[in-house]
Amino acid sequence: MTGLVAHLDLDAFFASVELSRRPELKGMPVIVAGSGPRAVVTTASYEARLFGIGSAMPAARAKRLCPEAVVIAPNSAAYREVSRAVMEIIAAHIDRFEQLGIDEAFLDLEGLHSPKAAMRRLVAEIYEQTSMRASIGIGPNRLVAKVASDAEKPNGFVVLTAEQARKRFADAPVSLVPGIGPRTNERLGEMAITTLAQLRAADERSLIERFGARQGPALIALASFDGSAEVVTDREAVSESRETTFDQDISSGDELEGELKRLAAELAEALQRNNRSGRTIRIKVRLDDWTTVTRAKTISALTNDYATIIEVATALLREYGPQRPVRLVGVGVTGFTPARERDQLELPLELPAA
DNA sequence: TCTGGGGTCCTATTGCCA
DNA sequence: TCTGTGGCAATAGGACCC
Repeated sequence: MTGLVAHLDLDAFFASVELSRRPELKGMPVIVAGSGPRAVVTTASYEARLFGIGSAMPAARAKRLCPEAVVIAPNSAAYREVSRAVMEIIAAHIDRFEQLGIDEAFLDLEGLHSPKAAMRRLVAEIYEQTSMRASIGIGPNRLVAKVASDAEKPNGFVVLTAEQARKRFADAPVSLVPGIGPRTNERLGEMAITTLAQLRAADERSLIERFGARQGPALIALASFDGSAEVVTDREAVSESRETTFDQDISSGDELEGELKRLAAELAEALQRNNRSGRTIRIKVRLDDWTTVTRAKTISALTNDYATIIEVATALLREYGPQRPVRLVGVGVTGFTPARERDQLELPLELPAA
């Protein structure tokens, strides 16, 4: 039952790709961010992080913290290309791995003769071939591996047992572990639980009372670095969507529907290109006060057709009828593989009779 | 000082149906 | 026929991740 998992994380990925394309920027604070008034930082180079700049920070604030920072607009095609190259290198070394997002992966190290040496070789080859630095964490499960890869980045290489992780991060804030975000952090704080050691020792009944029968015990498991070692290969997407935040909030219904059309066209095109279709069409509207509303409708047949998507999406938007200025509108399709059909697909293939 | 875009997963609620 | 119950699908919201 005991597994061995590595988590590989590319360091400051977007910024690193930009630096590899423009070596003259090496050593300078670089941030990758859009240009609009509401743009946020997607990645900051480590030089920029010294100024207190981090991901998800409004770009305007980042510029104020470090006026001399070089701001580069995101170039997602380039990031996808480098990501693909890195994943190919991983695939050449490791049979079973699971890509998460664009810049990280879990690797199943079970049964490897010399897992640490194998990971050293892997990061060396990734650097040689793509000039991307990667941080590696190795542990008995995904949780330990993930926290370990984060512990000494950039260019980190950390191997921990669950017990070592518990000791090392005993006094760390609960938000260190993935799965405890700002909201849970705050609610735990209200119970005077701020460190992982405190969370691990917390009274389970109080946590259940506060967080429910599932999440309560799950929080203690997180703080105990207790988790799954399963690496899921061949993950299939379950939804695809497009959304925009307006530079200025919009009140006109016509303008809103115009943007919805543009997004739906882009979405339909992408769905068709990826050969995906779904039964549930969903819209998302964020108002000026940041309340977010979603509306969805499930239709009888799978679709990736523009006319169908925009018809349903427009009807949902009109039905909702936002009563305040709108800052974001989005449209998505989910339900790619209905349970019934998936069950059928999972049946063993029947070979034609010989 | 206000908070992007693209996702995944979980939970609660509701309505339908056997 | 009435009432209860359990399962399931659809829906809405929200937390979280990179």
